[in-house]
Amino acid sequence: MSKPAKVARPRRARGSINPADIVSGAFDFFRGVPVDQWSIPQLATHLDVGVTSIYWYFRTKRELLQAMTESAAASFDAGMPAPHGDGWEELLRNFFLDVRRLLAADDLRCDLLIRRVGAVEDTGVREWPRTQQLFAALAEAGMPAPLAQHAFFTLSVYTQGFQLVQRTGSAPLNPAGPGEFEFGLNNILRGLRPLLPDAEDQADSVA
Amino acid sequence: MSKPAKVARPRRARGSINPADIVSGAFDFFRGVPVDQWSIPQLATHLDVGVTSIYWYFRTKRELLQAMTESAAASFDAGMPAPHGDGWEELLRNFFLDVRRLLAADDLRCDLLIRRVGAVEDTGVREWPRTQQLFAALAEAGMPAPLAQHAFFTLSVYTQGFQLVQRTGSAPLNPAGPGEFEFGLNNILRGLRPLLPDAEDQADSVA
DNA sequence: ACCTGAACACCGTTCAAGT
DNA sequence: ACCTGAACACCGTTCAAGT
Repeated sequence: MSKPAKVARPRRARGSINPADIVSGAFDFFRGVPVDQWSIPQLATHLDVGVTSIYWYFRTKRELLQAMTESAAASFDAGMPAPHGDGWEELLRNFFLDVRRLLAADDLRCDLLIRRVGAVEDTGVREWPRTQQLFAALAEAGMPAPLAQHAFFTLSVYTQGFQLVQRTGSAPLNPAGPGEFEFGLNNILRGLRPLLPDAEDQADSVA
Repeated sequence: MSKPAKVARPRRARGSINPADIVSGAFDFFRGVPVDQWSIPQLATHLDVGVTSIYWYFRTKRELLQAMTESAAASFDAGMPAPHGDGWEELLRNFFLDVRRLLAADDLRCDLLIRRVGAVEDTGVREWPRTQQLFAALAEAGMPAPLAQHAFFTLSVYTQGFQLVQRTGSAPLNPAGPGEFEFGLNNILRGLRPLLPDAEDQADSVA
């Protein structure tokens, strides 16, 4: 007993590990750990597989991070409810309250989707599946398509920025109090009102 | 000549390297390189110093990144002009057009200040030196202090979010066309108008 | 006090081989 | 076809020593 025996881990059966297991194990193991400390050998130990098995499915660390980002996007999309609310304003408010709730619920998801840790330039524009439905509902509520696109872009930029600031603590003022997100959301919606076609009585307040 | 002579680099004089040189050399050398490829030994070679010399001034890689972030913040602050414009609306518009211009001008600065590559949680809230002057000017223009704080927070979140999306390409729609930033900026300002004390004729349009 | 190369533990990735 | 430990080049950091 003077030398602890170095027991070789028994060899795993073929098919006992797969990309989905590796990605989900990575979420589990890397959660809360700064991205520069994510280690493939340590992940392999956590998963109880040889390092090389991970490299069989993901040829580089970057490929694994890419798969994690796609997984985070899929779970984000799965969590997004269909557009709901009466009129363009409620539709947009509810949509981005949902977006924010999903981003706030998971820091790791936020890091992968918003801060894009471990990837720039290559993933590019990502589609939000619920977007088509939202635009259809907005059109039905009387919002012209170009305005809907501007509004959507502005609100998504605001929401992502808010979550980023909350995540990194890089706010230029004291941290946002409760209701701060809603203030900005409502303010953007208020700014959109005079741009709607049926807002004639407020048209003169537009610069 | 069958064996290329490994000429030892001549020893540098004391005081020939300092933290400022290291940080500025790091900006030079790391620009355009993904953060996960930043290497201290390679930086040392670039600076023509021994690796250990860098570690004399920065005890860890993190400390060097922290110093780079502070340097980026200082150059950001130095580039920010004093608040300018007539009335609260122009003051805010000009301020955040300036912020955006400075962030857009330098991807590395944007990564350090907005995406916070290589640091979370520890740096915390950063002050923007021009902010005090802006708030003074807004007060003089008749904007109540609490409203000014909300407006500032909303606009800074929007501006950072816009720049982040531009940087990472994670926009949920086609990339923003020219004037897209201004649309959102003007929209937020438009939404603020009815909240000003002298906006009685529009008060009923506030929810 | 500051500068240095060699050394150490570890990481990403590949090799060469098991089954 | 998939799983494996050992090996390789490199990284962050420290050691022990020069001046």
